[in-house]
Formats: sequence, C-alpha cells, structure tokens
Amino acid sequence: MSLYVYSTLSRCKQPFHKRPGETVTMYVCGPTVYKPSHIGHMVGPVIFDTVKRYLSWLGYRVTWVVNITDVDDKLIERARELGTTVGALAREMTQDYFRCLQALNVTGIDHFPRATEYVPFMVEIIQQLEAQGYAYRADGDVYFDISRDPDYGKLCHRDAEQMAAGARLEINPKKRNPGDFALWKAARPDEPPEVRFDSPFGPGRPGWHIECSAMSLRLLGAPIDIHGGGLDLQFPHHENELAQSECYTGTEFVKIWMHNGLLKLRDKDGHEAKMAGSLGNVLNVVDALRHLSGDALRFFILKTHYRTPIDLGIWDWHNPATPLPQGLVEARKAHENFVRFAERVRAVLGIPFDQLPAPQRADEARSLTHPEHQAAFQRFREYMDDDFNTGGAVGVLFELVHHLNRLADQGHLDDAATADTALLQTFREGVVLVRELANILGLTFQGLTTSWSGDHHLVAQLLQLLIELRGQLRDTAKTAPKEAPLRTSLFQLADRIRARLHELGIALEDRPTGTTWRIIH
RNA sequence: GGCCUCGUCGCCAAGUGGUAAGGCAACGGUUUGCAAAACCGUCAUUCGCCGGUUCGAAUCCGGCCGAGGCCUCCA
Repeated sequence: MSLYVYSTLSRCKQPFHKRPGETVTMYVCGPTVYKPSHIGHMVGPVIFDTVKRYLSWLGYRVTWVVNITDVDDKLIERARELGTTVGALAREMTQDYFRCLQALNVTGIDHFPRATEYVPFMVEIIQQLEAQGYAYRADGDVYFDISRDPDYGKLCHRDAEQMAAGARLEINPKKRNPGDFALWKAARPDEPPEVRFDSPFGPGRPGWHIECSAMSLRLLGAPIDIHGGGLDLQFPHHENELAQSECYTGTEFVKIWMHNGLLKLRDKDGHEAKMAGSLGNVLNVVDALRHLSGDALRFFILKTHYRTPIDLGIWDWHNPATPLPQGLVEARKAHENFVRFAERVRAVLGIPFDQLPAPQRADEARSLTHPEHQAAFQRFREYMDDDFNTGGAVGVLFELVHHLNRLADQGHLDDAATADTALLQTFREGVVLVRELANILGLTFQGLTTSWSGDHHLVAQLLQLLIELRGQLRDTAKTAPKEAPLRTSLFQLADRIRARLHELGIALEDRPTGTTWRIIH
C-alpha cells in the first residue's frame, strides 16, 4: 500500500517521492484580498488541508505555506471605490479569509506570507534574471523573455507559436514576444504611493507571478514537494511561475503540481458555468454559513474527487428564496446523517464526538477486532492512497456510520440499563475509528449552531422548557382513555408545537429516552 | 483557431481491464399516540452514441454527439 499522486506536469499518477518521517513542503496560491471570500475560494484550502492531514497521519512532517496577495490592480481599484487605503482593505479582507478558513476547520497552514513583505527578494530575483539574460527592461517595466527559456510551456503543454496563433490579447508593443509577462510594473501617476516600491528598475510594483516564486523559494526552498492551486491558475500563473523560478535557481522548482477542479453550477435554464465574480453567481462563505454548517460545507467539497469540477447543481441566484444552490441543500441533508450519529454517540458514550480521543497516526497501536472495522480502515486508506480520493473515503464513512447504527439498535445501546456490554465495546471501537478517519478529512460532524445572533444559552433553555411542557401534554394524553376528546386535543397541541418549531428550523425528535432538538436550517 | 477536461440510476457521486461503492429523493416494512430518527427490504443486466481491440471494457483505441475549463483578472 503506498501513496500515488497525480501531477499536472507528468499528467499521470506517480508514486509519492518521499517516505514517512521526511519533511514535505507544500505551497498553495492564496487569495487576492480585495473582496470577501466566496465558497470557490475554499475549495483549495479544504483539499490541501486534507492532503496535509492525510500526509501527517501517514507520518510525514508537512510545512504548508499559503500566500496573501496584498498588492494588485484589483486591490487598488477596489480601495479607490471604497475610499479606503489598499492596506486597510487588505487587512480587513484577510481577516474575512481567516474566519472562513476557521469555519471550515482548515487548520494546517503554517505561514501566510504577504506579498508586500517580500518585495526586496522579488527585486533580487528579477535582477538576477536580468543579469542572466532572461529578462529585459522596457520603459520602466521589466519583462520575462519566454523565448530564452527552452522549457517554457512544459506545464500546460503549449508553445509560444500556438499561443500567438490564437491570441485574442492585444499585443503589448513593449514586449518582444506576445507571451512575455511582467516581472515588474512601472509606477503609474494615478496609483497611491503605498503601492509604489523603489527598485533598481525604477519605482513600481511586482508583477503577479513573481510573488509566488519569491515567497515559496524563500520559505520552503526548491524543489517544493507539492505546489497546488485551482485549475484556472495553471495558465498563465503557474506556467510563468515555473519558468521564472527555474531560470532563477537553475534547479527543479516543484516535484508535484496539483490542481483542483472548480465549482460549477447551472442556472434556471440549465446552462452550466463556473462560479465567478464576473458572472455574478458567487456565494460568499459568510452567506453560505448562515444556512449550513462549516462542516457541511467542507463535506460538500470533499465528497467529490478534487480533480473533478464540483457540481453545485441548479441555483437561481437572483432569488432570495433560494439562498443555497441545490447541491448544498442536498449536501446538508446528507451531512445530517453524521450530525445525528454524533448526537447518538454522545448519548451512548457520554462524550461529545469531536472530543473523543482517537489515534493521530497510521502507525499508532489500535486494535480493530471487528472485521467490518478492519475492512473499512483498509478501504479508506486505499482510497486516500489513490490520489487523495476523498469521495470514496466519504463513502466508507457513511458505511461505517450505518453499521454502527445497526450495532446500537441491536445492542439497545441508547438505554444504559438494557445495553449489551459486548456490543457496546464493539460500538466504541467503531466510533473511535470513525473519529480517526473523520479527523483525517477534517470533519467534526457538527451541524448548524449559529443561526441566532442572540443568546444561544437562553434559546437552549427556552427550548428545554418548551420540550418539558410539551412532554407533560403528551404524558397526560397517553394516560387518558383511548376515545377521550382530551387525549386527541392534547396530542394535537403537542404536534402543533413540533410542526411550528420545524417551520422555524428546529427539529424535535421524540425518542424513548427523551425528546431532542436540532437546528436544521 | 490552439490546449485540456468531462458525459455512470430522477439528482450528486466512487469505480479506469474482471463483471456497477456511497449519499439525496422515492416506495414497502419494523418502531412510534402520530411523526422524526434508526433499522430491514426494493430501487442501473447497465455506464452519451457507433465501431474496434480483448477470453473479458463503464474502464483501452478510433469516430460521432453533448457539456465545460484555459488561452485576459480569476481558487
């Protein structure tokens, strides 16, 4: 059993080039912090967080860097629109990004370098590229000359001629080749001084691609084991980053290029499109989290293999009555299985699911006595070893939960007085396994808890009171004679309370062991 | 025009040479005062279409049809 990972460069799954115990470096292109994050921005972080979790579980020591682009055309423009500074806008949007990551349980990022902090090193790289003849100055700008790099185009399998042939871009007369790209952009008089940096080439600011080269090389060094990002970054961003980095260092830049699929959705007429600000069909993370838990959103991302476009289904995004795309509504329903399971576990074992101790590493001692548990463990690992197939892994989790529910039913585990102790032991073993595997995926099995802006504790107490009173109604009704009108009306009253709460987004479940409540939307 | 994906049950989705995981929805049943939940059972002889290779193909090859991404900022 060993890990295989698909690389965009080789176009095939290749055996992972390091052994457990070794250090793995990972760099993923982060956001330009000029707008609140939409759910598409979370796909990469969730996937690579899961990659790190799995690698760590296998025993690798992973260092993961995600950059923050805090100087850029869009940022300048947006700050001007809002009448604020680039710095203030960037700080605010960076905070939004961090909150989103936290909500999705993305905890593995070790460094968040900001582009503006690495300008001197970028200048250094550009100077050397120029000295080596890979770059040329033109009117205050500095461009990378792709014709000097024989490897240019190897990541995306394109060559300059092809690109020139299909060129829709108007040719910048300063460039020697149409495919040349800016390493340094000369300052323009209409730009605020805060985005103007001094350099040997004159005042200006770095081009888009150079920042990732600088931050990844400085913090991780070449070769980086895993470089990730969205599929849309493949060209030109990663192609250019690769070219300039290898020309600068003279060595291999990246071992494995991983690209995740993009979010897609369908409008009312059934036309497919990706989610993009330019199309107006974006769903901000904070808006999504009003209607489903961060864990449910993470689950939604993970249930599809990372290289496949993730299908949000139909979404009438202009209609306030449909705050969520169909795919998220269904993911929330599917995820409820996990939430209910976690509640049951807490009721049976007396420990919240996300506080259960479970092995953190693959080589940690664990005894799986039940064949079903052994098989699940095996299959989960095979899926994850096969290019991080989280979709298959999630399936294993569902099967395990189903199996454990059956055990709990058979052993009457919900009621301590009647519980079968042998089955309880098996149940505990299985639950710990679920917890271990869920943790690799970063899933906590938590449902929606933050619907109310008010006092959560008070709400919980009021609900408890309501449940208690309703329980008395039902108890009275049950003891009343079968045909008594009182019995019927009391039950009707109890049902009405339950129905009304359901409309408010609270589900009541009457179990033999008592009534429980849960927020459903 | 060039490069590249994808098309598996009503919907989502795993499976990439050995005879179709899983989830949602739906339908029976157990249970319940009734629900809900949980459990039991049913739910693709078939993987866009047509050919080919093979003992054997959803999986490989060719063609066709359909959807999408990138080539300009984009996770």
